[in-house]
Amino acid sequence: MPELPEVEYAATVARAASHGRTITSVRVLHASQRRHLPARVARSLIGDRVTAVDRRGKVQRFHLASGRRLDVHFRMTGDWTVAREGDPLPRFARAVLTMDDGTSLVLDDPRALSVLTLHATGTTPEDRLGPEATDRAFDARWLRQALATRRVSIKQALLDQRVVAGLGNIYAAEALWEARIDPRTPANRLSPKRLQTLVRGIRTVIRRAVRNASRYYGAERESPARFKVYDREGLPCPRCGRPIRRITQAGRSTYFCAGCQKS
DNA sequence: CGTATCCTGACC
DNA sequence: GGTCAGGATACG
Repeated sequence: MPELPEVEYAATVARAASHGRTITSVRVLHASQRRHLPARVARSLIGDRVTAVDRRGKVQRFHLASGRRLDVHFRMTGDWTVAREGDPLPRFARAVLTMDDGTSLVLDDPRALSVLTLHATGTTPEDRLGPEATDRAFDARWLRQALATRRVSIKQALLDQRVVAGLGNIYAAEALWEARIDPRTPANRLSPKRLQTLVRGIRTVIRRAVRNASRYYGAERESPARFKVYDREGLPCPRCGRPIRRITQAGRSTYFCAGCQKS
């Protein structure tokens, strides 16, 4: 599920389960996660206390009393399950962080592509991330300079986390639809005015999705809102009625309306 | 720049 | 049995 809105909500789940608590056990169940967080490193988390949990882009960050930081990136299919003592683990449990009150934060990830990394005190690497989509620093002026030298399509550029942090395949497509911009447009060929529209489009879809995520996350039913273009190939554009098209850009699906999204 | 790669499941 | 999947990086 994870793009910025889903990760934002996941971070609140993680915070509720771990903030102020001391870690009493860490289990890394899948070799894929063990590569990034070897058993001996995982063990070193025991006895450390979680002082804060926040999010930057799609990364959830557990700040620890020791000064270290545990970063969790869900990639494609990661999610948290909160388990009480004695609860059975979910089918795709990949890692388990147990707190001193007996509650466990379980990384539930069918594809096992999630990445856990522990950064030692003082060695936390610079985030190679652009501004948050909801940050004031993310504006048309920033976009203009960030895209000035990029000849890739605007859709591809928006997936680059250095341009804007947290935007993924779904909301990049949705934002371009909001802004009426053809996803194939070269990134450096958008006028300042259209960049301004794009900034607004990104903020709109992210805000809407954050609200949606907190309301429906974990519910059995899918959000009723759904998407305007994503995963709607052949269905009518909600704005102009022309059928939504699907193309491939940089190996990933892009959905858009050729009727009302212009280059 | 495109493509492969990490994994596993769902779906045709 | 092949294709695709909401991410990111490494490689040619």
